[in-house]
Amino acid sequence: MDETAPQKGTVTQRAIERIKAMIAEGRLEPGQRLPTERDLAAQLGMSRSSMREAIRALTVLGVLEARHGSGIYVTQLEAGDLLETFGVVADLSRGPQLVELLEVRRVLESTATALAAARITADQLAEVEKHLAAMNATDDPEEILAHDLAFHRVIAGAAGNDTMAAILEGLSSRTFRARVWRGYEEEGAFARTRREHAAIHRALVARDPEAARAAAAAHVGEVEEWLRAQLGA
Amino acid sequence: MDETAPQKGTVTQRAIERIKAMIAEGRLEPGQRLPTERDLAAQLGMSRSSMREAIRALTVLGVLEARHGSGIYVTQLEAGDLLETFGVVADLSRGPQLVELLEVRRVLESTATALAAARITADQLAEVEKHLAAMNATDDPEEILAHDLAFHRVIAGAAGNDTMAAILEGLSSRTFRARVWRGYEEEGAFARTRREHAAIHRALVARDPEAARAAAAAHVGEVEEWLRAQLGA
DNA sequence: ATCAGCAAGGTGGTCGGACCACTACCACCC
DNA sequence: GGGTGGTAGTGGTCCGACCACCTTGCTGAT
Repeated sequence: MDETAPQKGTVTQRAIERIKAMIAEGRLEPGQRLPTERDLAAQLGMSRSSMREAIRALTVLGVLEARHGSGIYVTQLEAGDLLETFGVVADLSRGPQLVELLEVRRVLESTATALAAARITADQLAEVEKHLAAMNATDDPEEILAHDLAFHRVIAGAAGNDTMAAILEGLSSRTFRARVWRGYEEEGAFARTRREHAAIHRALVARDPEAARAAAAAHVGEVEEWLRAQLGA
Repeated sequence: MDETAPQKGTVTQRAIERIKAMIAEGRLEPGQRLPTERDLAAQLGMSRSSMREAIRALTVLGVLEARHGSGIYVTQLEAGDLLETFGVVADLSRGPQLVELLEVRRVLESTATALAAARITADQLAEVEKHLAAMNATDDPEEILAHDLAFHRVIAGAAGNDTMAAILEGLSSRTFRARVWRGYEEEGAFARTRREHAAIHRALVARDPEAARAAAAAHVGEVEEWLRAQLGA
C-alpha cells in the first residue's frame, strides 16, 4: 500500500503536499468534496490534528474551502480564489518594498487599462462613468477611495484577464491604499487624481489603447513618485 | 483587558488576523521571536490547537517561520518570503488560466528585461552568457530547462525590483514550465527558443531597453500563442 | 583558564480522545 | 403535500500527554 514512508519534513507539510498533488494530478476536481478530516487522517496515517493544520493551511491559500457541518471542498481554483492571499503581501510590505509593489502595479494597471480601451463594453463604460461621477460629487475621503477602487476594478475587469484583475485587486487592497492615501491627500492631490481619472476615462471613450496606457501609467506613477520622495525625506 | 470578544468567524481565523495586525502595526518586527504557542494561546484566550492552526497558516503564507525546539519567528517579510505562495497558483492553474498567467508573465518579463538592459552589471551579464552558452551546449531537455530558468532569473534580478523578480520566479516554477515544455519541445521549438534567447542577450549587450522589451515579449508570446492554440485544438 | 561533553529545561511537533456547533437528510405528523 | 422534528454526520474547539529537537549552562578533564 504505502511504500516505506518518505519521512521528510513535518507530517503536516507532507499532508499539504499530498493534497496539492492530488489536485494537480486531477484526482480531485474543482468543487469536489473531500473525504472527512477523520478519513483523510486515517488514509495518510496521521492524527486528525495534523490533518486539520494541513487543511487549514490550504484553506488560507484559497485551495480548499471548509463548510462547517457539511464537509471540505476544493475551490473552483479560479484567479480570485488563489490570489486572495496576494493582499497579505501588500498589507505587510513597508518602505522600499511598497515602491516596488507600486511599480508592479503601474506595469499591470497600464496594460490592463490599454486592453480595456479596446475591449470595454457600453455597460462597463457606463459603470466606470458612474464611479467617476460619484468620486467627483463628494469630499469624503472614505467614499472617494471606495469609488476610486471600484473605478479601477471595473476597468481591470473589462481587460478580459481575470488573473491580472485578481492581482491588481490584491495590489489595491483596502489597507494598502488607505495607508498611502493618508498623507497623499494633504497635498491637494485630490484635484490631480480627478484630472488623471478623467484622462483615463477619455482614453477609454476614444478607444485609444496607447492613450489609456499612458494615462494609467502616469496615474500610478504619480503616487509612486510621491511615495519614493516620502521615503527619501 | 480584552473588550467583549468580537465573536466573528472561527477562533483560528481571529487569531490569524490578530497576529497579522500585530505585525502590520509594528508591534512585531521582522526577525523577532514570538511568545511560545502556549503563551500566545493563553493571551488570546484559546486552545493551543487553534493557535497552532493559525501559526501553521501564517507559516505557509511566508509570514512566520517555526524552528523546532527554538521558537516562532517573524520572517524578514521580503518579497521572496511572501511571494513564495505564488508558485502554488501556477501549479494549480489549468487551461485558459494558464494563458492568462502567461500573459501576466509576458508583461512583467518584458518590463524586467527592459529595465535590466539599462541596469545590468558586467558580472551579471557574464552570468547570463554562461547560462546561454550552457543552454546551447547540451540537448538534455532537463538541463536546458534549468539554464533557461536561470537565464531569466539573472535578468529579473538585474532589473532591480526584487518584488517583480519574486513574482516572475513563481510564474516560472518548475512544474509550471515542465508541463508546458513537455509538448512544446516536440515541434522544433528548441531552435527557436535559442534564437530568442540570443536576441534578448544582444539587446542586453547593446543596452537597448526597447529592443530588450520587444525580444522578451516575443519570447514569452511565442509560448503563449502555442499554448493558446493547444487549448483551441 | 579553556573547552569538549553532557544533562536539563524549554520549545515546537504529534497524537488521541472528548465535546460542541452546525448542516443535511429523512421519517413523521398535520 | 408540506412543514416539522429528530438524528446522524461533519467541521470547530478544547484538553492533556508525550515525543523530537534546540538551547543553555554546568561539569569535568585538560
